[in-house]
Amino acid sequence: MARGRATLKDVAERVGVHLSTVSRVLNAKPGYVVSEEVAEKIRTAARELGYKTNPFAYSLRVNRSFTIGVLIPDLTNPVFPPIIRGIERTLAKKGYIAILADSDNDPAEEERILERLKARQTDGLILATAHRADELVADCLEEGYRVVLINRSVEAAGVSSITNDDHFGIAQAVRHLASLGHRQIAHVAGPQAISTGYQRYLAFREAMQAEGLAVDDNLIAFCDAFAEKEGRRAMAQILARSRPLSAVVAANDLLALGCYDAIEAAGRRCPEEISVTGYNDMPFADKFKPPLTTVHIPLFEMGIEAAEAMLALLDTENPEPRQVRLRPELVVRGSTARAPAGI
Amino acid sequence: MARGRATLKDVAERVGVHLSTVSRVLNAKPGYVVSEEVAEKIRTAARELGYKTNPFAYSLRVNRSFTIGVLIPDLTNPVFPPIIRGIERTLAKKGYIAILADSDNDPAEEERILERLKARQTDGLILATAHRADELVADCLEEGYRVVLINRSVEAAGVSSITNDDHFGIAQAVRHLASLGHRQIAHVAGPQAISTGYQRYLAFREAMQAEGLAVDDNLIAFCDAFAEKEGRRAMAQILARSRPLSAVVAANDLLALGCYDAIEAAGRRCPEEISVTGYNDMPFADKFKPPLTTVHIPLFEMGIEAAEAMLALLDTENPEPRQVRLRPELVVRGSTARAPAGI
DNA sequence: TATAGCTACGCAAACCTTTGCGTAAACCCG
DNA sequence: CGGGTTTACGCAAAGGTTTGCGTAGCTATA
Repeated sequence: MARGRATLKDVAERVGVHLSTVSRVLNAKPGYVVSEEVAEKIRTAARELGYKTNPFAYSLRVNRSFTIGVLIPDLTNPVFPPIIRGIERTLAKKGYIAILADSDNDPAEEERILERLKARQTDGLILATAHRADELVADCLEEGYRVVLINRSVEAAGVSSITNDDHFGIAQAVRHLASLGHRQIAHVAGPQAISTGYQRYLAFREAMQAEGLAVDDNLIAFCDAFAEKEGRRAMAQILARSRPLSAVVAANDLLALGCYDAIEAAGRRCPEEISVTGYNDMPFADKFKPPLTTVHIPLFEMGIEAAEAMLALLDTENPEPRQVRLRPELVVRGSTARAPAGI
Repeated sequence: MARGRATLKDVAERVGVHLSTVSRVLNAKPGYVVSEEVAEKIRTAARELGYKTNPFAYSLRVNRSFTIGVLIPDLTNPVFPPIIRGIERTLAKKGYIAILADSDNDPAEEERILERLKARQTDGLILATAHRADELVADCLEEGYRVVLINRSVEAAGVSSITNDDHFGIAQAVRHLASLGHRQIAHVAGPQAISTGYQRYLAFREAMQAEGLAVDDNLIAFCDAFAEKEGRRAMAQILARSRPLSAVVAANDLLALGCYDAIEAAGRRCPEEISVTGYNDMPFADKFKPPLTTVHIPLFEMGIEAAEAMLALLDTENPEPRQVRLRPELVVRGSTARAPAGI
């Protein structure tokens, strides 16, 4: 509420000057001078009256909201909270705030949310929802919005993005499994319409070859979403094909969790019979049963980077897209073990 | 950006009427009539020009931001994302948006954030950070802000709050343990400055008596925060006292996770030697090692209720505080087992 | 002593909307 | 046909800020 907040006019009247003078004193722009005597009077009056600049009037005047829309595909995925925290913190340092929205992986909802955010005159958009060929992103760019993509990227160039090196990460996972003696390695792939799902799939094939291992398409299944349920379905599908396998690399942690379920449901054991790797190192990954071997990516830092990229975009008139790719790192836990003999 | 958006004036000029007429047509208030002919022309012109009402000017005029501040103590606690999702969804239906802020359990930061939110003229505040005697909350109320508390409540009356029945929930947990033959039950209590921590502690004592069990103060330890680390510390402390015990009820899931660690570090086993219960049924509680027996509370629904309570407050001039207490439910999983014999 | 140049501040427009009030024209009724 | 009511719309203020421009008084220079 804060009804009846003091305005520039109020403090101007109190001091006996014009409100424009008050404005300039309080904003202290170069090129405009006012006697220190008057300035001091104005400052104390402002303090006494508890003057706070009215954000509506200010925004109306400068045509900026100092608000950034943050669009997340699934807030309940523990990967995102650290990212969001990073975003929010660094945005706050510059006087910006984050408006959070969660599309729940629904493209239609996503579009509605974007409409709302645009209607609100957000100064920029941080999107974690991008598809590889995302028209929504293209539209935003075309309309002149500042956009930075996080985690996922789009194929079209010219967008700022903060991602991790999927190829490097997957290669580490595969190498780890190979070094444990695994030769029949399955892949529970993410949605191919999303950059991470696609790149990790490509990376899996490459890494297998690099290790001199054959990739068997029967040991690959694709998921429609990065969700536990899909991971379970895909893993069950692979298991049902009755090919020998001793390990599976899942395209992310949620899928890996689904793999756990499917493996247990099939009466197999992880890691004794089947090793599992995830991706993201989401919070609590170390608490699972078994603790998940996964590829760690610096979530909090990604949030910071995204916010900084956004602030950079906001600063300049003709924004240069900035692409940051962070290095992931394998963290070995209990879901991977030596390949069982005789497989 | 959206530079050069069409304004009321633009569409007025296009049609050849005054902009006030356009405003009334587009807003369609009763008590003001305009011929259907003109109205139709205005509507199509508005559509063609892509008119969207300027939120800054609108807010300035009506002195409302249609923005609700949501303050969370720890975003990385998986309890909150479902709550936030519930809040955001139901707020969106009425044209409100949520500004999310995360205090990271830091009271000073909390104060800073509240300052920022107030400066932004948020129409209301949903707080998940309340302490039992919270001056910040009292201040907000006094300043006329609409406030609804979620999860935690304050001792002072007159605040809207959405909570769960801590006594009922804890009683269920204790009864469950008692029915499994446990008699020496420990309690890893939450911060006593927070309603949930305090009430669950009280509830624990009551429930023990109700089951005819003695409560041994040596089997109780207090945590300074609802964090895994604290849970580990507290549980280790209890274990170090070398009293016989076969179960522990933790004041929330994160603390329970800490108990897991301490139990393992002490070379004991859960649930074979020591049963553990949590509280909240946070996402992935069923994936832990072992799957956590805990008290489920309807997180998503709490978010919805909180948002609805806020919308109700916003509607009326003299807001009647609404207090909702949701019923929790024990969900039994793998972290509780029959008490070992001979203890 | 003019003139130019500062200094220190005021004036008013602009941003865009909502809304109370005013006012023509059209209508109704007796 | 004259008076009053209704219909349909315009006018302008108000909300609070920023900012280009104007200006009165003073000082320094020629």
